[in-house]
Amino acid sequence: MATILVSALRGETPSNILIYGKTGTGKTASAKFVSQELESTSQKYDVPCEVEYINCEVTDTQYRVLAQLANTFIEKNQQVIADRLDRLRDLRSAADDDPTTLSDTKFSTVDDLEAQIAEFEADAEEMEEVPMTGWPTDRVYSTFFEAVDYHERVVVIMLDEIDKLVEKSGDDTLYNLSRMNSELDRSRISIMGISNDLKFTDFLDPRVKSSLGEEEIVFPPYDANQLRDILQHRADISFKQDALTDDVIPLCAAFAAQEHGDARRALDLLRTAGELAERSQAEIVAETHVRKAQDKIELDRVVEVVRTLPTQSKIVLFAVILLEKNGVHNINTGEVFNIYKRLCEEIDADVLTQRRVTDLISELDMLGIVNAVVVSKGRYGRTKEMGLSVPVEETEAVLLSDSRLGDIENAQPFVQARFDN
DNA sequence: CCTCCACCGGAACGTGAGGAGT
DNA sequence: ACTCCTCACGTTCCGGTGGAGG
Repeated sequence: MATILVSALRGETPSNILIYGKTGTGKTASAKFVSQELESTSQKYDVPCEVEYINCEVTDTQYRVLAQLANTFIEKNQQVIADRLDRLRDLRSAADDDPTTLSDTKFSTVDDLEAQIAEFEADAEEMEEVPMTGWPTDRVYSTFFEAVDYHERVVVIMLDEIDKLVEKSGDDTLYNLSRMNSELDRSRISIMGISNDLKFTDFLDPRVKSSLGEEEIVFPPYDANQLRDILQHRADISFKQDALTDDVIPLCAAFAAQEHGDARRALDLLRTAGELAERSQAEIVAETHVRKAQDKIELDRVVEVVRTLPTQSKIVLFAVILLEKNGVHNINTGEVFNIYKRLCEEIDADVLTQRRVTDLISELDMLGIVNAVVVSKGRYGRTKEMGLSVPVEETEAVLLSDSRLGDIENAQPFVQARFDN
């Protein structure tokens, strides 16, 4: 990355870079580090070079990306102008005292100086911040354009999670940005895209694809050994000596390596294990704490997923839980749908069709909350058989904490009714 | 070997919310 | 304030199907 970006220090345009890699492989961290180095080095050698970081998961439309860029550059320009004005005004007052001071500068007369000051003041006046909404996109675009081109510099735009941007608002933004260079007079722009998805360029316009992917860097997932090194390094800083038993770090590394080498996950695991050990007032962190941490993280994930489920999905899931609690195994769609209908009537919710409910069940399956298999029972039809793949009690508690499902006091009668029928 | 259950899952369409453009 | 467009969520309709039991 650094070898590609150094050309910025020579005032050339660096190639556009695309960085691929799964979550937790250090893409963002590396990119941010390199850009920091780049900016500080450029300051040392007095080469105007700036890096702008944008997280496209947060800023996910063309308008917002452009507006954010435009505004940061406008702000920077105003800073630059303010600095220049300060210096000129100092010069001005010095010239009033002693007109000869001007002879060292490019201004031959006080009038020249004043003209320059007036010009800068006009520039500052002209720069208008882009509002959060309301402008046509092309106006935002040209504002950004002028802001960047206000003085000479090399700009690296870092688009994190670029795949999200393309997914949500198409490749227009990238297309516009990538062809800006041909129209800029003073400045140069280079784009650095960071993507989780290796295949996201498939959806791009071929022109964008080729200009954006001038250089491609792939971050492979960490293997267990590398994870161990990372963990060891952090553990040395954050834990007292001998606070960890020998198998803690290898175990964390192994768990995380199974989850496609996510370093963030590995560090979470180690931290959670430490917290659990602390809470149970253990002297040292042992293997059991890591296993508990693994369970806890998994449970937290499930709780979060279940909590944010749409109401209809929650009702369906609740139906599955009721059946499961009554010792029904190999629950099939028909049973779920019957209970679901009763639940809906009880809490006064819309009743969806069975067709839709099967889709909801499939979604729950994809989320790993239930697991459903299509089986044929010969004469007795063909259906999805499913079972819960998360802890019953905890999940039920999460569901009942929903304001709409909380009304269901004692739901046993629903399942009983099924057997009576 | 055939039948027929009880649902699966694709296709086309309807609807309302929210964003973009004017 | 308006239209147009997209998108998620649902519905209706319906052809498809694995295999127990006749």
